[in-house]
Amino acid sequence: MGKSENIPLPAVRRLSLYLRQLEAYADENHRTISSRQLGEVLGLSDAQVRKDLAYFGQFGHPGIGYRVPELIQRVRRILGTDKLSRVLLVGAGNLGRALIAFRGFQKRGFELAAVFDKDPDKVGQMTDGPNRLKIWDLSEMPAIVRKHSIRVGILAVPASAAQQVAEEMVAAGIRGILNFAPVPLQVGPDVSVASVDLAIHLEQLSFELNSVAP
Amino acid sequence: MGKSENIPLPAVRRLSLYLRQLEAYADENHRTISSRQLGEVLGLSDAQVRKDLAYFGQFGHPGIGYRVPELIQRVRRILGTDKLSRVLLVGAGNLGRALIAFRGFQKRGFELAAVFDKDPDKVGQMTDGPNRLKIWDLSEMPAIVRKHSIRVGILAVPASAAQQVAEEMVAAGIRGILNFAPVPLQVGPDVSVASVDLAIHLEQLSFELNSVAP
DNA sequence: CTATGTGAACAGCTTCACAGCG
DNA sequence: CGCTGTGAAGCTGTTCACATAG
Repeated sequence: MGKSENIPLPAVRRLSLYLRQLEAYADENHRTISSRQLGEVLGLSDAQVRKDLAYFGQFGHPGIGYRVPELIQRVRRILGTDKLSRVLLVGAGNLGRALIAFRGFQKRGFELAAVFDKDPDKVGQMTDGPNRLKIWDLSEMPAIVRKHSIRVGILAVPASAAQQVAEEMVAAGIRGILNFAPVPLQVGPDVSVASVDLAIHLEQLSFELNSVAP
Repeated sequence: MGKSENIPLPAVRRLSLYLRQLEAYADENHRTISSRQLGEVLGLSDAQVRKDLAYFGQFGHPGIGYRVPELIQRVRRILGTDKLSRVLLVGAGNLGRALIAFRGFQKRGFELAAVFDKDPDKVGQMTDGPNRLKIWDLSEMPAIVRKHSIRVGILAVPASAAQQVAEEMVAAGIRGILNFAPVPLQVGPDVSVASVDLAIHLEQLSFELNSVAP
């Protein structure tokens, strides 16, 4: 593929929201859904929903709406999550261990396949919880990435180590990084980065509250 | 305050990034920084940085750039994080406990002041780690919110409970919710919600990788 | 009659380019 | 000179409104 020019980035982000909501409707055995219904629960206009979906193809049925299972399949295909993909995690600290225990990844097409840490005390240990995994040393990363064809990695190390670890991930063959460290990663143009900074979201809430009623 | 009309939302989001970066520069004892330097490390144009900051006031010094400590003060003021503000957490599961242990909040002006859970086995326990807090029953929330003047809460409960707990938070007086549950919260117009869905960020990376090289 | 898909109009955001200040 | 602040231009994304299909 490679025709993703022209598609607004916000539309791609909303696509994930649509999928999540569609899966919720599927769990409740809804057969079809209209752009209006889907938009309403997500706080979007019906036109927005239709336009977004139309960027990716003609999925709807005039007079009917969108068939839920069909649209789920199509959207998963577009996002590349129609087949389970393996992901690695670097950093077995508090956040890392919470991520290992998080069952939401599996449900959405991602399998945590390997965990790495720098700390020699942690290396060789098994993680606890239901999803038990051995913690590997960073030096093992290139071999494991190749062996399991892993393309995406989650970075959950302290800010001070993040840039260096990110470089090691890229060198090991990782092409997409989900970054939880509160620093901007400098990577080449062939690597994608998505960053989550927990404090920043609180700041945004703080700003919104201050803008309305001090 | 209330003049935040006219300011693009993306500019507000970047303001947090600027602050984070400015604090990093302050730690390295930089006195001043230009819009070009700041933009470069964040992957933005110099014009973007200047325009964004100018939405909020005239902070720069022509020929010099921005004085780092001064700009930090001003931006904190704008975001409402110049004074420590108390935040509560609902949900002492894996993610919740990782958030309690996370030291990044304090550094950025937020103090985790109270933890709540529904599970009677957890209620009354102390959380472990350095930041020990008692876990309260949800029924205590209104009193504690009032006592500590808490306005923002972090929601880290399972998806199935999220909407109901959110309503209890709002009823208790919470005006801003940082939502980690993968469901869209339906709240009144006087409540702000920021959502973080870990799986969605992985999906976006998956899409980007599939769009460039299958 | 219901609901999609879509060009056209509109709104919002970003970039440009330069006047003006230290 | 170097660098900010800012109108104006340019571009991207959203909403409107309607032709079209079931």
